[in-house]
Amino acid sequence: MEEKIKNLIKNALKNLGIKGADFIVEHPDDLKNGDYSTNVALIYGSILKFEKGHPREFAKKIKQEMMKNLPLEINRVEIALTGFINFRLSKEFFADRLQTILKEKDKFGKNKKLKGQKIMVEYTDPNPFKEFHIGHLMSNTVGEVISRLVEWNGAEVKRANYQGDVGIHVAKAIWGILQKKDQSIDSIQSSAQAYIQGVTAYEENEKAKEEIKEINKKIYNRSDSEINKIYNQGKKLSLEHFEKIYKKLGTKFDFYFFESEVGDEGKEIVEEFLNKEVFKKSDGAIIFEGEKYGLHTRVFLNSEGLPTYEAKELGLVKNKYKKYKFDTSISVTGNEINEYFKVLLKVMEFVLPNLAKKIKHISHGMLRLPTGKMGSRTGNVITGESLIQDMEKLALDKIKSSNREFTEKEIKEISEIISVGAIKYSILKQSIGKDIIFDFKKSLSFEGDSGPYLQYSYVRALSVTEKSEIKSSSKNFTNKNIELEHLLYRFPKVIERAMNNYAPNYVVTYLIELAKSFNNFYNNSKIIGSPEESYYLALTKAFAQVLKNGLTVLSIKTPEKM
RNA sequence: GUCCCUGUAGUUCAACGGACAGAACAAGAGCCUUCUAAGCUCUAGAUGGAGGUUCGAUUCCUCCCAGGGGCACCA
Repeated sequence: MEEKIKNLIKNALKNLGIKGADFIVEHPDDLKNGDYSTNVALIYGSILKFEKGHPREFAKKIKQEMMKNLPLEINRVEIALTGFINFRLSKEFFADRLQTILKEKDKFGKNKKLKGQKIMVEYTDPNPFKEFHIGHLMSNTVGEVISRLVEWNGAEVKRANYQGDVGIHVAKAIWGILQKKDQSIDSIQSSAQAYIQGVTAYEENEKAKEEIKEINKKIYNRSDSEINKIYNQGKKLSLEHFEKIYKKLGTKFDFYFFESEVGDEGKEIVEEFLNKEVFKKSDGAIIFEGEKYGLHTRVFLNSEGLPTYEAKELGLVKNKYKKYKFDTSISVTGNEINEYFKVLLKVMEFVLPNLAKKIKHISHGMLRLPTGKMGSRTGNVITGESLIQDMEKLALDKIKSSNREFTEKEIKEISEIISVGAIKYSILKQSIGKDIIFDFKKSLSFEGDSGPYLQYSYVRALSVTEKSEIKSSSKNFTNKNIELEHLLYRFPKVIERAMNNYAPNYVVTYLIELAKSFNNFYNNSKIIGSPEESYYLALTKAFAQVLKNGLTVLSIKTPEKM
């Protein structure tokens, strides 16, 4: 449709003897400005300085030309005071799109823009021996939606999770475990506690610091059988724990990468390029001098000869490509590592030039507590699990206070769907790079601009369609102006735009507007029993379908009841 | 100090260089003997400051102010 309008304008310009095509055709923010609008008159009106000089005069000329062969889908063309030309679509067009939605069902909104592309998305990246905190929850939520957006745009997607199973943080945790009487761990909590103990000792106690460094080496070499035993036990415990959380969140990874598996390869790459003007020795460590490129200087191999995060990342990229010949590899991380990632990309241009071009970094903001920075080092963390649990409790109370009857099983399912939905929504509703000041009471709501609002709207729509006795049809459309019609057909465009900008919040904003529009319709028009029942039903079904598809992209589940 | 990011109603967030800057929560006034009130309708309320580019700036540029993050062997 957009193309049709563009061509219409181009032809009109051509007939007026004007070249160039720098104008925009878009959906206006405000529905009262029509379904599509163009700024063509504003641009050319002022540049060409028409006799009267006003964009409106020019707009009238363009309109005259366009009216000569107006497509059937366009009902009216209007010129706004400001000079915008607004197009209003016909009832026939809306009815036709409604039919498409009901026919395509779960596929409505998908496109093939990225067909044939193989894309790997890496996200979540929690570290064994440490807590899965709300930062990981954020990375998981964002990464999963990016994956789904890429899928909806036609690409083949593999999900990857990269986990830090070696490094000084693990050594700290194991040191803490060794201080315990039984020298073993039975839960993820005790492992995290041991880690905090190790962190404190590392900073305050010189002897412990040396011991931890020693343990770190032993973990790398796997030279100490006792440490290996604790290590294996702790790692297994952590990974099983994470897996439970992924299940709840709706993520299924295709590949798991571990730092322990990529370190050697990273080290080899660094050593290979040591004397080729890429890396340099300095104070016993091997570094990359980023200052030449306006970046930071980073250590790749420390003075112990062990690879740091940066070197491991080089090995990781190579490993990823070995497993999956991707066209693009997207890494989703918190924005605190933005600067490091720039250094990495620069280094990759030298050492892995073919892969460097395929790497994309998307960073999201951090979850911050009103009290200050959250850190597992200080123990000042909210775990992903406890957050979900607290939310479930709230959802449970809310369900029980309603008058509806549910079985125990239903209550459990619904409260989980709603609480996870509320959390995800609060992460996705704002633009991706911004920090979230996380306040349990304020950030997570069941009302208004929230996940449960969308879920509730869906359930409501379902409930109506189930009660009707007659068949829905998009044939007998009415002449009444229903806002919902103007929004439903836009969904595919929203998905496309969200993908192009890696902006899940575009989907969120659209869905809220859509649901609001439906709720307004619902409150103002009786659906069942109205003379327009069959068409209203079609509208309601189409709404439920589009909302469900949108929530699916956002990885938010839709309950059948609530 | 330096680099990057962010400053929008009381609060939490929107706004693909365009039309009177949108919501939600909180505040106030209404709507359930009618399809699920986790809902709907109405009222009040905002672009940190100063310049610049543009027909047009919350959006781009410069400076200032405020907050956050990064800046060598953690990730």
